[in-house]
Parts: sequence; structure tokens; C-alpha cells
Amino acid sequence: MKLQQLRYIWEVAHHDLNVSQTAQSLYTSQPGISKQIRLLEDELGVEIFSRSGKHLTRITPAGESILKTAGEIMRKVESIKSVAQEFCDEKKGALAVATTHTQCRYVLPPVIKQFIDKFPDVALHMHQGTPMQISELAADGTADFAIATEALDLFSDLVMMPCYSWNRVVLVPRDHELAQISKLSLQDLSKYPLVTYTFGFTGRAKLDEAFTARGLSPRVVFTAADADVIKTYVRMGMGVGIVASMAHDPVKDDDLVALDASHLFEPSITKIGFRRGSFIRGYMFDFIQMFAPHLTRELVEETSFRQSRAELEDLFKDIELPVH
Amino acid sequence: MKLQQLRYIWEVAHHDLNVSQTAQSLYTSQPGISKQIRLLEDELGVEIFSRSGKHLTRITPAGESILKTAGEIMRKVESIKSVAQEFCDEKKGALAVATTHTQCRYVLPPVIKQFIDKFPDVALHMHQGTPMQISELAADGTADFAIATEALDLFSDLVMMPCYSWNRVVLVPRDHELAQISKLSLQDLSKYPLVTYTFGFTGRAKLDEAFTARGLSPRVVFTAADADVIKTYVRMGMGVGIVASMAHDPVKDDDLVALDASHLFEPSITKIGFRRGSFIRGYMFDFIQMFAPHLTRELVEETSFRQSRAELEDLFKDIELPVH
DNA sequence: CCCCATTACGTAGCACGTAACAATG
DNA sequence: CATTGTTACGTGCTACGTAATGGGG
Repeated sequence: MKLQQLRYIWEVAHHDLNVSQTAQSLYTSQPGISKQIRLLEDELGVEIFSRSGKHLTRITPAGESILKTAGEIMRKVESIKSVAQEFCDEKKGALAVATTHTQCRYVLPPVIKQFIDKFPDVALHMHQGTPMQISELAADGTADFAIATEALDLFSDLVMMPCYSWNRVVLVPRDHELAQISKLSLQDLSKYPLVTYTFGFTGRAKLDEAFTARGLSPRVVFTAADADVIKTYVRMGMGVGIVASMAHDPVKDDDLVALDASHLFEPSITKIGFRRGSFIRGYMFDFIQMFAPHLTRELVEETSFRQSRAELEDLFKDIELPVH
Repeated sequence: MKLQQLRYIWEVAHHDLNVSQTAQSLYTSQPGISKQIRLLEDELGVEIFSRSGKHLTRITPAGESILKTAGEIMRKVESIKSVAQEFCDEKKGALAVATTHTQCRYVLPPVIKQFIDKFPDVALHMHQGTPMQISELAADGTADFAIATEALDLFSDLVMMPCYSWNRVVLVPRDHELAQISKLSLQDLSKYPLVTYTFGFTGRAKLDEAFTARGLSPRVVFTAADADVIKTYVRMGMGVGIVASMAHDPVKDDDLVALDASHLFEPSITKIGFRRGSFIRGYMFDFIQMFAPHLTRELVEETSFRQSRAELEDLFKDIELPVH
């Protein structure tokens, strides 16, 4: 059994069982991969992929199990490389962060700046995607961290830690009726067409909860994955915007009025997650702490020993989160 | 990075950093191992072993971390092989059980018989040792299971499950004064010299607890790791024996009188443990259930998802254990 | 002076690439 | 007929073994 064989089967499984495509992405030849897979199957005495004629059609039950373990092995191999690099030069390396538009555009820039100032030799990769996508990126090792408000809980392979809590603001054009109201209510809001996040993005669920809890059914006329788009449509007069408070910039958005909505909706909590058991390099701890100062290296390391979700929550229950 | 390189560093680390000895045990040459280690170190850019002159003196901090991960990788590789073999021929393979004398001699024989009748093509290996030794054997993968009353809890890598609870009997020669007593007390016992298990074996701790709780300090004149030796010394008249009830055979030990001591000492619980995350083959589940009928396959599989010790205990808290 | 790790070197095996072939939709 | 996996074959790399070298205790 060779590490490459494990890599090959894993890659093939993640390329729709298409060996040619896999070969291309790995810059090698089809026959090479084909043969190594066959060799591995011969050695193990089990078919990993079932074939019909000249096509790999599906993964056998044995293959499922083997692939899962192969993935774990390769992640551990990566972990060894990380360890080595850490001891070799602790200021050099790479950091891949997967995150949503909201974080990437409004929250992370100062963190990123601080980070590259301190670690100029760390190559930083940002992957933007939906909460589901970024969770997957973190779970399969493409990204070191996932930062999001949603979906992270769905992946049991990810350890997640709360970073900050935030509230919402209502955005309206300066000449809008609501701009005069001193204290907003949900009733007020439900009278107007709303423009806000698509479901599954940036705490949209909490928003709906609040309305339904009051028996209100707001008219959401437009949804988008990011606040820039939402603001654009608010400016066009399509409706009243509800966005995360981080997404409101008093200077650049001075043509809009932002009304505090923290009393209307439950605050949301943005979290950072990483793969359970992955090696975390020194500068990664620094990154986490730059983003969420209460997440000290000690605290993050402690999470490695807390295996269950309940134990994890226990660890954070007495910690005061920053509010954005 | 090659799997063999990982294997080599792991083996060297487990052979007192002696490359020659390692080479012998792996049936290969010193230079081969030496070179592969060097290559790996070059590739990673870190020294795994520190050398003084021509000797490997110690493991570097980076090496510690790398070796730990290398061990995990190799166990996962074994796991893949197990999976394959399971799907290839579910009745063929190997089973290594590490256990103590008490289990091996008195409890396991009928289980073993039943097992080899059902799985004649499974090669069965029994490793006998102290509770500490067998825990280590299970933790490092030499044994699939560890069965013991002590020490298993000390290894966080092991998942352990309660198998049965048992009490003690007091053994005396037929002509001993105590043979006439209807209901034994700790006071009675403490008057006589005692012969029992060495500390760390077969529930010895519970025995001491009972005496000290009553403010008694018994005179233990002889300790041994197994009941056969204890019985021999009881027969010689050296003292009163206290052994696990399983260790008393009414037929073969008919020259001795066994007095129930279940009211004097807390019952002990014998457990079976296996490495967290290791693949358990079909016949292994059978073995567990033959040994402890309440440990069904479903229940054992459930333990894989219970990560913390507390969750594990929760799983077993409502289960009635067999009493030996 | 023995033990042990490293270096040097030759060889056998194997991974990989190119090219031809077969089967599928 | 285009796409894809397998077989055949040649080559260059490399892991491994033997022999020689050099440090330590």
C-alpha cells in the first residue's frame, strides 16, 4: 500500500469517478492512476470501485469505508508536513480561510491587514462561498478555517468556536417614512416590502423567527447573499433593507439611514471552525486571536480535548463575546 | 513522504533509537532505514531524531509530534487492511486479545472454545500480561482487545465497556478455623495472615479500600499476580486466601473451602477495551458478545460515536451487568 | 576495540509516461 | 464517433542490499 494509491482513490472518488479528469487535475496520466488503483485493489483483495465495462460506476461498500480512512490518512500526512514546517520556520507557510461575503467584505479586512503585517511570508488564501460550501472546504482540508454564522454546526468534523455576536440594522433611504421613527417595531417593518439575505445566509433564520413569533408575515420582495446587493436595491427604492450591523458603513452609506434593530431580533453569533484533530500552526493561533481576541491559544488548544459538542459549549459558556 | 518512512521512524523510536536493532526486527538493512529517515527529514526540513556523532540520542520536539501522527497513520493503514479483509472473507483473519491471568485461565476458556468453533479460520493470539502491559498492547495496536479489571481507564485512547461484575471468595484449607464460620466479617479476616493479589491486579485496590474503611490493617503476608499461586500458598498453610470468585473451582479445589465474601468487598467490574477508531471486524463483535452477551454489535458500534468518557458511562448506566 | 550510524555503489523493481486497444453511450 | 478505462511497453528513478568508512563509549 502506498500513500499515492490512497491519494489516487480519494481523488478519483472526488472527481465523479472520472479517472481522466482526475489525472488531469493531478498532472499525471490516466493509465498511471488506473494501474495504481488496480494494484491497490489487488493487494487488498477487494474492489473499491465497481465497474461496468470501461466505466467506474460507483463506490463499493468496502470502498466507502476505505475511502473514508484514506481521507483521514491524507489529512494526517498534511498534518505532519505542517508540523515540520512549523518547526522549520514558524513564520512561513500558508493559511487558507473559507468565509462568507459578509465576513470577507466587512469584518475581515482589518484582521487580514494586521495578519499580513505580522506574517508577511505566510501565503493567505481566501475562499468565498455559501456557508455550506465553506464548511465543506474546511471539513475536507482545503481550508484551514471556516468563518460563518450558519451551517458550521452541521459538520461534526468541525470544531467551532464563537467569535462575536452581532445585531441587525434596518436600512432605508434618507427620505423614507421610517427614517423619522424613533423606535422601530416589527409591526412597522412588516408594513413595507423587505430586502434582506437569502435563506441560509448571515442569520436569515433568526430574522424569520422573530416575525413568525409575533404572528407577522413580512413581505420579502428580494433576497441576496450579500449586503452590497441589498443596499443597491434599497437605494433603488425596492424596499426596506435588513442587514448585519457590520455591513453598514456610516461614511460610505451616508445616503442611507441605519436604524438600530437589536431590540427586534435575537443577536446572531459568528463562529470560526476548523477540522477536528488538524495541526494548528503558530500563526494560525495568531489569526484566530486577531479575529476574536478572547480565543487565546490556550483556549483553542483546550478545544482539542473536548470531544463532544456539549463539552465544547461548556467551555465557552462563561466567556463574554465581543458585540459587533 | 512514504508510508515506509513513517513506519521506519516509528519503529526506530520504539526500539530505543537503535537503528541496527530496528533493521533486524524488520528484516532489512541498517543503511536502508538510515537513508529513508534522512530522506524524510530532508523532505520535511526538520530533524526527527537528534544525533550526537553517530548515535541517535533523542527525539526532537518536532519528532515527538511527527511520530505521534505517524503512529496514527499506520493504525489507519491497518484499519484499511482490516476493512478489506472483512469484505473479502469475513470468516478469515486474526484476533489478538491481551488479557490478565485471571481472565485467561478462568473466564476466557469457554469463550475461546465457542469462538474457534464458530470461526476456525481466524488465527487467535492471546497476550498475557499485567493490566498496564495489556492496556499498552491494545493502545498501540498489537492487540485488538484488552480485557482486565484494572488500568484500562488510564488510557484515553481506549474505549472500554463493562463486561461483568464479580465478587471475591475467601479460601482456606478444610481444617482451618474459618471454615466453620457461617458469615464472615472483615474483623475475622484481619486476624489471619492473608494471601492475595499483588497491587494493580484483579481488583486488589477494592480489597484494601474495604479494610481501611473499617480502620483495619490486615496482615498481607504474600501477594501474587494469579490465583493459582495464591491457592498453592493457601494449601501450604501460609495464610487465608482472597481471590476472585471466578478463580475458585469447586471440583479441582475441593481440598479448599470457599467462603462467600460478596458482603465484605465492593464488587469489581471487568471491562473490555479497544482502540478508539479502530475498525472492528464482524467476528470481533461476535467475540465481544460471546464474552459479554449484553454487548451487542449495535451497542458496541454506538460507543464509537460517544467520544467522552462521561457519554460512554451514560450509555451503560442502565444496563444490568452479568454477575460472576 | 566493539558497536553503530553513515557514505558509496550496484542492482532490481516499480512508478510513470506514451501509444495502442476496447468498450460504452 | 467521442470519451473513457485498460493493456502493452519502454525508461528513469529509487529503494534496498552489500561493502566500506568514520565516530563514540
